[in-house]
Amino acid sequence: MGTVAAIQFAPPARNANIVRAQPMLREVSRNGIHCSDCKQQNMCLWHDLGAETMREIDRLVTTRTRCRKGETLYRAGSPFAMLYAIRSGSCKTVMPGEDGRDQVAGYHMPGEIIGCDGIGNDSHQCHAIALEDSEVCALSFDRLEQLARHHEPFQRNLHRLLSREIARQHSLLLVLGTMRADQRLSEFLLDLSRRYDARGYSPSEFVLRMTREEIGSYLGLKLETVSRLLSRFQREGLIQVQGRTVKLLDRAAMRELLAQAF
Amino acid sequence: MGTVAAIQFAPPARNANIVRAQPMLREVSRNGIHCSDCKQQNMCLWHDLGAETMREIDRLVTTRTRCRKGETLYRAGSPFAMLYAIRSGSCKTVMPGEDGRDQVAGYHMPGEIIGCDGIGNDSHQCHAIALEDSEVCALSFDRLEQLARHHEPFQRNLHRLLSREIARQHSLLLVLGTMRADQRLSEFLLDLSRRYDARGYSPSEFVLRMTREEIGSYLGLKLETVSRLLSRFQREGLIQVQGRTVKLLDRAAMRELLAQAF
DNA sequence: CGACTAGTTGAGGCCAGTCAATGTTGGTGG
DNA sequence: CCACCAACATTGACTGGCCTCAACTAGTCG
Repeated sequence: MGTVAAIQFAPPARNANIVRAQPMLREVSRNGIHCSDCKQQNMCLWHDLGAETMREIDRLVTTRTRCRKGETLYRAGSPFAMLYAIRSGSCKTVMPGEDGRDQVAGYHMPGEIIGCDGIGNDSHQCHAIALEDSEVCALSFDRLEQLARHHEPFQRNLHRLLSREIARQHSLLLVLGTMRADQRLSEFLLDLSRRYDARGYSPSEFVLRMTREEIGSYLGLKLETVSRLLSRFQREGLIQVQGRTVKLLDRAAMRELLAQAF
Repeated sequence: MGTVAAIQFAPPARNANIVRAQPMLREVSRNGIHCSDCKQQNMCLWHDLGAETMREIDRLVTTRTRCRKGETLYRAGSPFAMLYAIRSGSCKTVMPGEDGRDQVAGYHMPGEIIGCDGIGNDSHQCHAIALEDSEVCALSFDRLEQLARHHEPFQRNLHRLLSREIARQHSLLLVLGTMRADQRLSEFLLDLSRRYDARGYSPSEFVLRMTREEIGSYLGLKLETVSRLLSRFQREGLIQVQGRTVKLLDRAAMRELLAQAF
């Protein structure tokens, strides 16, 4: 991760989520997310680039906007021109279906880059909506392409970004296509845990930024089912829930749950 | 679509599927798939490129292989180096889950390009397996990237290809996350219909290249459910099934089915 | 012809959805 | 500060769609 201010992701805000107990171990993450942590994620667009390139990237960031909870970053159907890097906060992407059959397609955290689905038809396919007050950097895709033509490692990073989005969705398809409700929810919580962990937050205790209904939409379940399962997980000692605060008490058992046959 | 032999896709084989009744109308498609037909598809990697570029692309196609039904094109975990353009035949991609929880992630027809999920981690995430005897062109991804650096329109096409794969999966997620079994199957058949249509085959009568179990895997259903629904659709006059041959008798009604609330 | 795979159909069970009542939380204004 | 409201969440009773298990049929290939 470079040192150019525009690209650094905001350090975890004190109140934004539950910060890991031992801050010493994670001090490096405070200045910007450690790229070595995020092999599975999309944040490595700037991975392994020289300082000169980073300066060029700096110029790419045309606008850095704040957006309030509930605000729309972009809408399905709106013309595509930018990718958006989340600097702080979080957002959801929502795939609109006919007659209100909408579905949450993803939850996105600082360091992740969204909007890739719009390249194909020059218009966005999803809505992107902030789940909390957030900061977002808009990156001109034309200029990203221009940079990619001149800078081979960056080109590779850009392709990785797109490819990992494909891979992420493959995994999600597997979840929706083959797992029971409890397995889906367990997978979801473990996924959040990993991603918070990679950002220097506690992997075992965090605040859900979305409603039960939104979780359900993402997992192909109804909100009542999500609620019931959270209660059941608590009864079984797997987690502890208090509103949107979740503590994962037995991640090993949660992982075991996933291994069960259908 | 250019005229370079290596890139031309094979004309519909007489016995491969049911050819449209009026061949005259579709004669253009015989020499290579018409790019204007395939806005929704991934086959436009060569769209709108000059003859010179096409010659360069010709050199990219390092191997053109035949592969027999059931043969593996690439395996999950195997090192990534190539994208594969299907020239004739068809194949499935299979996402392997823990303990045999595999799922079909996609069915792929002539003109489509697969393997994009491997870029992100330099290793394939899925298996690709031929559903029938097929011809496949392997494209060195390094050289595609090289070409993309020198040729802006091609770069854009490459990015579109990747983005459309993301968009395709978004749609599939919507299907798996929000639709009933009958709606999923109807959507599946209509999707095949559209894609056969774009290739100059009949949109209303075609041969399924996959088993009921594979259809079920793709749609998150069990093979018995698929079988029962095909029977029901036939009873209701929506389709006519005979083994793997399907006739869509009332596509309007099938589309209406999708509009129903959950 | 037998072995095997693919497909169909039926009976019954269970998981998750539906409907409905109630509880909790957080923001707003008096 | 509290009352109020709306949005969010929990829980229960019931329903139904899809899965499971199982028997049987139809092709296919050696």
